[in-house]
Amino acid sequence: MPELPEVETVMRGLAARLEGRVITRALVNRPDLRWPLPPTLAARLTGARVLGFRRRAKYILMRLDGGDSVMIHLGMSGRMLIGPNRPNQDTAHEHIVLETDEGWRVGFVDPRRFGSVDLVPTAEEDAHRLLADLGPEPLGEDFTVASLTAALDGKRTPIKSALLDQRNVAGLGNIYVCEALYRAKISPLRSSHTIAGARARRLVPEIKATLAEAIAAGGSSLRDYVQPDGELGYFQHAWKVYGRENEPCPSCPGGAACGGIRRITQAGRSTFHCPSVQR
DNA sequence: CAAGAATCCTGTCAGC
DNA sequence: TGCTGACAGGATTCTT
Repeated sequence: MPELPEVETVMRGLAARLEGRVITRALVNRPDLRWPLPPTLAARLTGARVLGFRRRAKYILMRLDGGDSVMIHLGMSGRMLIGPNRPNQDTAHEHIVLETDEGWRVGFVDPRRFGSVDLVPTAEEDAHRLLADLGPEPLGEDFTVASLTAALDGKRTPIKSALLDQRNVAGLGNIYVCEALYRAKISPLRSSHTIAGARARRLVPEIKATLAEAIAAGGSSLRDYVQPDGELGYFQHAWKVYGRENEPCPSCPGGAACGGIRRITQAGRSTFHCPSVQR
């Protein structure tokens, strides 16, 4: 379930427990996830000290001493389990396990295996093929009305699809695109190039606010970002439209005026929207 | 080049 | 209950 806010929260949780620690043991339980895992991964992790973390789009970068970074993507079903160092009850999909010098254990669980893990020289993180073509960070100062307008210039693809394209803006997923478009009162069907102007001036702040609020909710709803069962970084959200097909639109008084929230399919993904509010 | 479809994989849930 | 099909928060690769 990870989009940018979840990835950010997971990263902060990992940082709280791993930063400055030495990885005393590393298990890599299969040769591949989405792509082959580096054959040297377990050896490279074992004995390494964790220097720090950062996030780029939905990727977590864990910096090790010795000059390498571990690049982690959670895919659709990736999760991190963190807890005292004892065996996990459900190990069927626990593909990677780390143990630290403080006696903690971190497991990467990913049933669908759409996630990925790779090694990259720290100095060349952003040149990695998976990062090289990413657009600006939506919460960064590089993501502006001007940058979004330029990215969408001349594009006739629906704005919903354009916002999911990581080259235009990096880190948005299906949920937050639906929510941000709703908050900005923009139809997901609208042609991208028509977003320029007033609509872009509404959309950019709503994207930033939607993400920032979700990150804040994640940080505040979890102690140390770890739930009692060891699950790291996920939290309940109050979506206004996502997953609310046929429910009343919160912005339409009485709900009856617009007939409720609709679900449509765009480029194979579900879009939730209110046709009355979003134009 | 742009846009949509197919694809990787497993789990869950609704409906019969 | 058991079966079936739809669907899932991603992103690359393949077609058109």
